[in-house]
Amino acid sequence: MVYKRSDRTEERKDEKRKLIFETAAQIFAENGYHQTSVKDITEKAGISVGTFYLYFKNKEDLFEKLYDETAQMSSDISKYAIYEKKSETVAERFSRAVTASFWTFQKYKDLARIMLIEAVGLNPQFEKKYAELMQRSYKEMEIVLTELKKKGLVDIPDAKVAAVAFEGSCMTYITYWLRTDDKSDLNAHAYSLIIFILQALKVNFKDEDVKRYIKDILEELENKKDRFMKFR
Amino acid sequence: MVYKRSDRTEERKDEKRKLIFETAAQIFAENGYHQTSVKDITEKAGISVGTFYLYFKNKEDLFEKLYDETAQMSSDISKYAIYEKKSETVAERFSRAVTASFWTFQKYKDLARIMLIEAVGLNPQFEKKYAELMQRSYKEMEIVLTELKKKGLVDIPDAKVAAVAFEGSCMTYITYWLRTDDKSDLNAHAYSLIIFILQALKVNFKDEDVKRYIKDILEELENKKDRFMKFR
Amino acid sequence: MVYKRSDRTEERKDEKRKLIFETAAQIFAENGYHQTSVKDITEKAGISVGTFYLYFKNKEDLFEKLYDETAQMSSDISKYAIYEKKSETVAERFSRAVTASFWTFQKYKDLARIMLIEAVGLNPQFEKKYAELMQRSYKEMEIVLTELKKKGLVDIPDAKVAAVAFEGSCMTYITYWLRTDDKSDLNAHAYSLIIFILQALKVNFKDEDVKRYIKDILEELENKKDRFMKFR
Amino acid sequence: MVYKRSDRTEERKDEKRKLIFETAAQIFAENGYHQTSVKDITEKAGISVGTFYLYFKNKEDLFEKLYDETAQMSSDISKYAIYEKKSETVAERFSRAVTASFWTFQKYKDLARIMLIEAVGLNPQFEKKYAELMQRSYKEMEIVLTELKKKGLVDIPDAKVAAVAFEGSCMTYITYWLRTDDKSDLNAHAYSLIIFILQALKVNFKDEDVKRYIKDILEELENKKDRFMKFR
DNA sequence: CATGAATGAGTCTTCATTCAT
DNA sequence: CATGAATGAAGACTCATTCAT
Repeated sequence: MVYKRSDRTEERKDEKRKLIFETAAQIFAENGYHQTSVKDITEKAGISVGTFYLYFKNKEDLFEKLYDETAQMSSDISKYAIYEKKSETVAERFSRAVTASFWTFQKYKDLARIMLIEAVGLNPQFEKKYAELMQRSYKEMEIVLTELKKKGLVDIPDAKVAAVAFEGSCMTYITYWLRTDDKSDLNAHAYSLIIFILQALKVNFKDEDVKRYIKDILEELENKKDRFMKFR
Repeated sequence: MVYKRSDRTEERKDEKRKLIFETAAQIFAENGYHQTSVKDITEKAGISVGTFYLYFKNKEDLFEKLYDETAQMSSDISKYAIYEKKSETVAERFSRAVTASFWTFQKYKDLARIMLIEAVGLNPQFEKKYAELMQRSYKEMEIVLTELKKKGLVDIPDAKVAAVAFEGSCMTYITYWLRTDDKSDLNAHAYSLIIFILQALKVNFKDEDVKRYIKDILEELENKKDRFMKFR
Repeated sequence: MVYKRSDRTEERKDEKRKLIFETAAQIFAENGYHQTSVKDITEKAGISVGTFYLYFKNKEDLFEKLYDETAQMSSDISKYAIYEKKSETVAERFSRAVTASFWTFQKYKDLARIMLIEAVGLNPQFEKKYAELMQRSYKEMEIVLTELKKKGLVDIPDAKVAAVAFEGSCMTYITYWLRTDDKSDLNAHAYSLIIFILQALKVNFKDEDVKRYIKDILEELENKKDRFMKFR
Repeated sequence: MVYKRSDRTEERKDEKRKLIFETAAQIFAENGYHQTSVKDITEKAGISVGTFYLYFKNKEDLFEKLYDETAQMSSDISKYAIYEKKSETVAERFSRAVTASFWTFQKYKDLARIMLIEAVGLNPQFEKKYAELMQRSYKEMEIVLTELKKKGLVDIPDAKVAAVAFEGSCMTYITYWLRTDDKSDLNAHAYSLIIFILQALKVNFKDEDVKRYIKDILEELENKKDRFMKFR
């Protein structure tokens, strides 16, 4: 009996946290971090300011948690795309990875803005965190590329440069795509970008294979949606 | 007599404007736009708040002017690199363009941060301006790539996607480079990135040519420094 | 439980609003609108600046509300004096009206200053509002005088001119009276002014009646004080 | 020779002073004292701020001088109207005085605003000066009325009250008139107001005489314009 | 005499955060 | 747990006045 109540309480707590999370994500995406006041969030969420501070240490803490969770989610999806199914070719591996990014940010447009725009010049403290995350992501890619280079599966003069350029072209294009085109035609956009990247890395691939890889991973992700969606 | 005085006065005004500009650039770069108060700028510049408002309408106006002038300068240098010397090969053209970007942002590290980081999520009004500038830059590149594709000099499925990915990989890498490595070894970094891009576009090139292109444009820019450096 | 708290809270809010109102009225009266800073008001009221902006949009908003409420109160009292008791003679009607003005501004000396002095040349926006209120008041008096002129109860060449001159002599004298004499001897002052006006309008009257009219309305107003006093 | 130059210099000084005076009068009238900056005045006058402070101690000093000179001019005209020609009747005396006020403020609409609107709630120091001037003016009128009352030429219970009410009705009406009607039909307006006042004071008069008095003094003033117009 | 760039105290206003209820 | 009134530090901006040229 006691347990039950506690559980329900826990549940409620989680619900409110989620509510704040999602509301904040939306407002941050609409107006930007600095143009969003705590009151804006609480009013839209239908709670009091006091309650806000019951769930988050402060405004920055909320943003950080939002960022972390988004990053985690994005990373999870990415990991799934790359590791869940042993890719048969390098082209498949990268096709799945890039397409997964498209899918993620399309599904969570608000969060894309938070990850790729708001987080960028927030403040020196957060900057560091952001930079570290980027570093880590570049590093991971660098390791992969170094490995593949050794095996002769990619041909690039510098794995680090290629890693950053890879991620940069991806993120920049997705940002651009979300800003203009209304998330339509994901397939076509992903395809063109993947070709750009595969060519850049001098990976062997066949066009029709790439198209199939994209189709496959998109289907998989749609089916396993619930597994990744922590909120919203 | 009156003329002389007026001239000297005008000169001093220009100098002060420059002083504010450079001071602001530095502090914005260090602490970020929102973490920088007008007082921070004036104190570091050794002037009074009143004087600040004599030269700029407000803080945002200063930032916008800083951004515009940086963008202009960057664009000038880029144009020089591409058009001043009729490039003999596509590889030369892109090598010169990319290297010029490296050179510019290395010379004006503060401003690079302002252009590439601070400007990103500033506020809805500026956001629009920033987006438009990006659009324009992508569009220009798209036109170039479309042309070259017709001539069979590049091989990409979609000129627009390639254009954005090109610029994205460039800017992301330069940002990364400036954040970590202290602008050393520009040559090596530029080289690797150029290869990445030339491969992505399937442009024909020879390694040693690329290296020469880089060396040449860097030399030219160093010689013509004064022509581009509006401030600092 | 929630209700009670909410009620008490509402009550306290009203009290605080009143507190700011009254404090502001006093300081505006003492030092003038432009010489009064928001800090002056909050310090004297013993609240923080933030609290001020919780109750009023800004300094001008406070002034405007103060003005409006004062105008309303003054108008209410005036209406009471004129319409509550069907006056038997024109002399009685005007005696009651003029005396009511004296009584009002004597009771709310601070607000009199705000209505008659501070509001005058405040700023173009408020100027318009002020002018409109005056216009309306003149217009009302003009209608009354036109009516009475038709009935042969007043004798004046131009009802509009008489209306403005009537109000002007009243307000000017009350202002003068408040500035010098410390609100003593209201009866005598009101009497002399009423005679001036009744003569100007060529209204028939008997001295002793006028004296009685004044006495009566003053008594009535003192008894019904609570009905009119919105604050202070 | 030295004299001549000095004279010319003096003349120039006076001219510039006048220029500032007139420009200020106009801007104060348009936008109000507090909404007018020293820069506004100097820019419109085509001089530098420095020059402004060469001729006036500060902004308030300018206003005060403007006020004083206006008051002096108004007083001069008033005195001329009353004393230059020995009035044959009380009605003539007051007709001339009131009409002169109309004429003055019509001629100097800017200054009317400064005298009657801007001066009112300026600041505690000026307030005192303004009050004193009013007192003096009321006092003078009171003396006149007391005299006439003794002689049985006016019939009022209290000379002081009548004096203030007299001035108040006059000034209020002129203010109203200037605000609405574009100074047209001075004759008709003056006539109605004079009747109001003469009736209030129970002065004997004939309508056609009053009309003649008005006509006469207006003619005289137009002819002697140059004698009174210190500026503008 | 004239200039106008420079000054900086003074104001308004916002908003993240706290805490009594 | 929830509330939202209260806080006050912090920041943007203005403008009367000065003074070196």
